[in-house]
Amino acid sequence: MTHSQLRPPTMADVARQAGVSHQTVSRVLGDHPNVRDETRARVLRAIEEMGYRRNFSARALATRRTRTLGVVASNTTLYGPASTLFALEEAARAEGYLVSTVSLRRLTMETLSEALDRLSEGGVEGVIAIAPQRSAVEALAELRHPFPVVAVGTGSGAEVPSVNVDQNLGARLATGHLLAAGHRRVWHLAGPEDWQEAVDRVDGWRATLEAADVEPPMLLRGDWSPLSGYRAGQELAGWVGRGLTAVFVANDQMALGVLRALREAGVRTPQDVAVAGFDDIPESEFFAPPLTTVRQDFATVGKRSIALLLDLIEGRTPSGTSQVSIEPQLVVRASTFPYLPLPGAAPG
Amino acid sequence: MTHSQLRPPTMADVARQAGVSHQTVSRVLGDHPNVRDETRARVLRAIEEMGYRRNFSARALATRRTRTLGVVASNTTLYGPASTLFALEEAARAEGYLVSTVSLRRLTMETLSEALDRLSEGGVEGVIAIAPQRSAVEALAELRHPFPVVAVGTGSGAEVPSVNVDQNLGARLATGHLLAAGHRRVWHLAGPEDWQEAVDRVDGWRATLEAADVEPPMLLRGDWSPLSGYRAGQELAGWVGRGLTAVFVANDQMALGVLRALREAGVRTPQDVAVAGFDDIPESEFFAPPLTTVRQDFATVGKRSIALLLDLIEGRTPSGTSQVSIEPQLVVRASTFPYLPLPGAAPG
DNA sequence: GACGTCATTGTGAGCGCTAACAATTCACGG
DNA sequence: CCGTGAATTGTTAGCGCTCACAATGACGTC
Repeated sequence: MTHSQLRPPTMADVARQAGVSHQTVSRVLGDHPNVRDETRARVLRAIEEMGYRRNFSARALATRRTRTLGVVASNTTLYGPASTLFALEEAARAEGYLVSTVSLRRLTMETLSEALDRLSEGGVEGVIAIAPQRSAVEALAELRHPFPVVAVGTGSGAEVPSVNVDQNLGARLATGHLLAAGHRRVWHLAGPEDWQEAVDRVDGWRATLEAADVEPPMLLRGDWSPLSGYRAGQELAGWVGRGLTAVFVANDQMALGVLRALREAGVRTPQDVAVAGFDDIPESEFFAPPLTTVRQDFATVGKRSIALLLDLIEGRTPSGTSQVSIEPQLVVRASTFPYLPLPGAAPG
Repeated sequence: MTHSQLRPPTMADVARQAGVSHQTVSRVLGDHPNVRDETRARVLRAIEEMGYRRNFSARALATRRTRTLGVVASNTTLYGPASTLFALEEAARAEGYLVSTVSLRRLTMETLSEALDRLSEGGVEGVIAIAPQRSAVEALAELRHPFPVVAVGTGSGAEVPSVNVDQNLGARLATGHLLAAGHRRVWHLAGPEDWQEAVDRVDGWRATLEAADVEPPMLLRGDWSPLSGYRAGQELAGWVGRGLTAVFVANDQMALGVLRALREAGVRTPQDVAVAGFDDIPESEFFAPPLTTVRQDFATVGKRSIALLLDLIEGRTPSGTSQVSIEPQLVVRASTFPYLPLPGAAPG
């Protein structure tokens, strides 16, 4: 056992043991310059001996700072949110902040409000809300909170400071790539209407087609899951031979379902139908066939979000004005091109 | 703007406004029974009007409780850790606790120690360490910390209280399933030696073969990534026709790589070689072919871990003794069986 | 040798809350 | 009409830290 049941030592205890005042102990801990080396050493020894650790709550009360940020997220087992969460925590840690997370199953006005309350009671100095559902954005703007909030994935229209990957651009990259490869039309399997990212991807897809003077074909909807992609894929298979040669799917998981459905229907990818996805999850390179997709730089999203939130906390930036946009990147693989095997190599 | 720059109101401010003492305000907030209804209403109105929120630090200082738990994890973008994290946070929230997470890139004695220090300075009352690497377990046992720690995924041998899915059983289920399907031998692509889960899965695989009087074939190693599975799959393809008909792969991501390599080598799954995985990631049902795998119940892992940690914090359980084990479950799909399409359905 | 200056250390007053106890009020029976 | 106990409210003392300021001592200067 390494933790004892006794009341932990206080700064005053350490001070007594070292023969100094509590304030000197505080100075040593705070790296204050004006402490004699000999004194500092004595204090450090006492700290070590007694296993002293500064009390977080007392410190926070006196300084009025908790150095803790909150994050509200949903669907955190998916690659995108999980990656964003990771990047946020890492960026916050680099700035000396701790992160408290609330992971919601569903993001609604009510759950969001509860989450913010909870984080507020937890003493956070600011919150990042990963809120891709459009309903959540409005909630954010209306809700009262005693700290700044930065939204991620809400799209850039809001009155709330936000950080976003340019989804429209991503969709244009994918759609444009398919057109450039010689496909006359590109179909689209979209995400739920309620998601801003889904809307932006539809817009980018449609804009690209219209710019090329192509009439957008029927729009299909899924719910991001592989199963919904599978179902849509079954429908798409029915259009092969009737003008369907290319599909832009709004995320990689649905694209996986589409690939399976096409395969089962005897449709070859990419020879009969080319498929592109969105997200570049780690698995997509190994799909059958490897998937062309759009990569989002979640690490940058995390860093920029934390930077913006800290600016807001320190009062360096007027809130409401700041919108950060990040460029995605097209990753071309076999699902839209003749087959390319990986360079072979001996097993590690 | 919903947050003001002014110093937020204190309990005393509210008390003054409501014409009561600060203690009465505290009673109202704490749902103390002995407050007259009329008084309570007056206080609540004042709270509402002033937008008052209890100060977390002051409360924590006075009660000596932060109601915050810490979690240390690594590889949090993978399905397993992400799911565990989600379950942990949800379970903690249900108990009225907030969760502070530290996500490490690599889990070593040093990074783990830093993470615990950080959480300690953050005032957590206890920590869950998702520490599947064996090196981390030793570190945990040695490190000093002023709060209880529960390990997850370390295997049940340790002196640290821990919660684990029975990996050995999972491996026996998968291997046994392949033997029962008529395969004479089952090969194994293992995870890194440094991971306890990888070790347990190897042991379960080997034990099953030996119990059936089969000599275990050569063991292959990967690093959990699809790419390492791909490389191993290329090697495995060379053994087709020389006794290889079934492979148990230590996780689904590597299995995905194996499937691709076999496909590229012209080896059919499951007709020529059956493949089983481990984890049941959401994608695995849509692999080519859909993957037989072992499902771990992360939600239960989360709940049991939090319950154990809270027991330790409240002093209800002697630490060091508690080992919780959770049973995994075999999920049979087409990769080890004749092809089974999903029931078709109209797109949603 | 008195005095100013700087480095070093100590003192006292909160930070905003809860817990323990004290005080007051009220209802009701004798 | 007073005593008694329960219900209700107030008072006081910390929780363990940091901040502002005061005090001390060493050192150099004129």
